[in-house]
Order: sequence, then structure tokens, then C-alpha cells
Amino acid sequence: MVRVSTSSRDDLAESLRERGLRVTPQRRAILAAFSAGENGHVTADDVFERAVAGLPELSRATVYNTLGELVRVGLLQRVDGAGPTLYDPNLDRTHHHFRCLRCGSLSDIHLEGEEDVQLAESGYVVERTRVTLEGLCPTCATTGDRRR
Amino acid sequence: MVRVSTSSRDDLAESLRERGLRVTPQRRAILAAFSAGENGHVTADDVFERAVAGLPELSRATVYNTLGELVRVGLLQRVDGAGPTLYDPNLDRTHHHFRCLRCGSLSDIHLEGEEDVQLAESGYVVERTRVTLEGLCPTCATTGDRRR
DNA sequence: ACCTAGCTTAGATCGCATCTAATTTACGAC
DNA sequence: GTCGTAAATTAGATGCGATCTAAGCTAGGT
Ligand SMILES: [Mn+2]
Ligand SMILES: [Mn+2]
Ligand SMILES: [Zn+2]
Ligand SMILES: [Zn+2]
Repeated sequence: MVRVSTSSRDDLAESLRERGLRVTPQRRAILAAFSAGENGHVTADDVFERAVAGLPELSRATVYNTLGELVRVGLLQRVDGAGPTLYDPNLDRTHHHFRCLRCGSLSDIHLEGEEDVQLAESGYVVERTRVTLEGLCPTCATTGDRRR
Repeated sequence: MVRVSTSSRDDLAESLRERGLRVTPQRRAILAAFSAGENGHVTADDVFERAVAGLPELSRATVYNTLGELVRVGLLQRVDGAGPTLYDPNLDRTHHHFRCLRCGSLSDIHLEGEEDVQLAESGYVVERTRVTLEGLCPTCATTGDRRR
């Protein structure tokens, strides 16, 4: 029988505590909704559905509150656009997004040669750069070109 | 007295007609809301407020319907993000946006050296690239650094 | 002048998100 | 272990931006 040095459960708890947040069953369940494999990019409602399965008394308000806190302390990033806000556990600032105009899917992408892009105007303090490409995802590009 | 070759009113009407849209008083008023100087980047409600001033019976549904048509035929672009959708009469694809994290303002920006940016993944059909920088606008950068 | 597809309208309805105010709980101090 | 309290949770109300409905109006072709 293998003894794991640190359980992932304790990791989650620790990452909350070290940021001054209390550890609650609700927060464990919400964080677990992201660890559950998947691609990332989930709506608040996705999170609620997954988390409420193991915690039936969970409230949507708690999901919104907690997602807000997790973004605030830097454990998640928000991805805004048309439609509901998506929450992304991938904090890698070199990854960007592709939004499919036909099926609406959002995928992670990487860019080549973007390091040197810089703002022509002055006076701005740039904290982050988001690049979003739009068009047809690989699936939709090969399944006919009708736009949704 | 100078005689202008084509009045801007007729220009607007023509740009509608040549795209197969009927010309109505409502659509004139809605388009006029963009011609009225300004920086661009207005919400549907901004447009409603400006247009209803000269056309009191105007309905919000018409504003939403018309803005949707104008985007569909390529006379406006949508700019989505946190908060209400903004409509932008500036269709220049080399202009991008800066979103201020303190005051929420959206400004036009231009980038240097973005031509060679390309997608590392394959199979995607890229129709357009949007770059959004986030941080502090010139005003907020010099008025203290509190985040809103 | 007439016809009709296209357009407009008030108000209902929707989806996502936030707020409220009462209750429960995590966790540091003892 | 007990206690006190700030933090967190809850159900439901509320808000806001946007879309839908279905009845009436009109631009523009014939
Ligand atoms: Mn991502
Ligand atoms: Mn713009
Ligand atoms: Zn697709
Ligand atoms: Zn600002």
C-alpha cells in the first residue's frame, strides 16, 4: 500500500490557508470541480453542478462568492466575452484563447512571435495582454462552414 | 456658402440601402448616435438615450435589433468583455483595445510588431485577431494606484 | 394606389450575476 | 476542550443587459 507524501486534498486546503482564506467543505468541493481532469474553462454553473453533486445543500451564491475569491487571490483567471464568464485554472500568461464563431467553444492556444508586441501609445501601465483569435475550430472547419 | 457633394444623411441612407436594409427614422437616429463626434465604444443604452432624444417613441428592442443588423452587415463591430457589450464604429482591424482595471474605460490602441504573430496549433481557421491590454489608463496611472 | 416583407413596439421573459439579511461555522485564543 | 467572533454560507429576492412575443405599422417595389 502506497502512502502519498501529501494528499491533493491537503494541497488544496493549504493553498487556501496560505492566502488567508478559510477551508470549508464548500470550497473543497468547488476546487475539486477544477481538479476533475477536464480542459478548464468552466462556467459558474458548471462548477455548481459538479460541486452540488457531492454537497447537496450548496448554494449558487457560495459558488459565485468563492470563484470571486479564487480569482482575487490568483488561483483562477476569468475569461470574459460573449456569454457567461468562464473560469480558467490555467494561469500560464503565455497561453491565449481561440473562440469558435460556429460552435462557441473556447480553446487554449499558443502564439509564436508575440514577445515583441508593444503599445504605440504612451502613458498606459500594462498589466497583462490577452490575445483572442476568432474563427473556426478544427472540428467546425471540417464539418461545413455554416456560421451559427 | 459651400455645397457639400453628398450630405452625411444621404450617406447613411445609402450605406443601409446598398446592404439590403430599409431606411427608417429609427435607423437614421441610431446611426446618428455614432456620427455625433465621440470616441466610439458605446453601449446599447447609450445609443438608446441619444436616439430617443430626437425620437421619443423609440423602443429599446429596435435599438438592439438595429445594432445587431449593423454588426451583421459590417457597419459596426461588437466589443465584448466584462459589462455590457460595446459597439464600435471603428472597423480598422489594426486597432486594438486597452481596458482600464481601475475606471473600466476602453480606449483604442495600436501595436507595434504584431504582424508576425501566428498560431502554434494547426487546424484552426483564423478570421480575426483581437488584442486586449489590461492595466491602468493614463489618467488612472497618475491619480493613485488603488484598484476599483 | 396597393401589397407585403420588413420593421417597430410595449411589455413579458430570459440568463447570468449580485445582493440581503438571517444563520452557521472555522479557527485562534484561552 | 470551550468560547468568541469574524468569516462564510444560505434561500430567496433583486438587478441588469439582452432577447422574445405577437400585434400593428411602413418603406419601397409594382
Ligand atoms: Mn485557458
Ligand atoms: Mn475601438
Ligand atoms: Zn467550433
Ligand atoms: Zn482608468
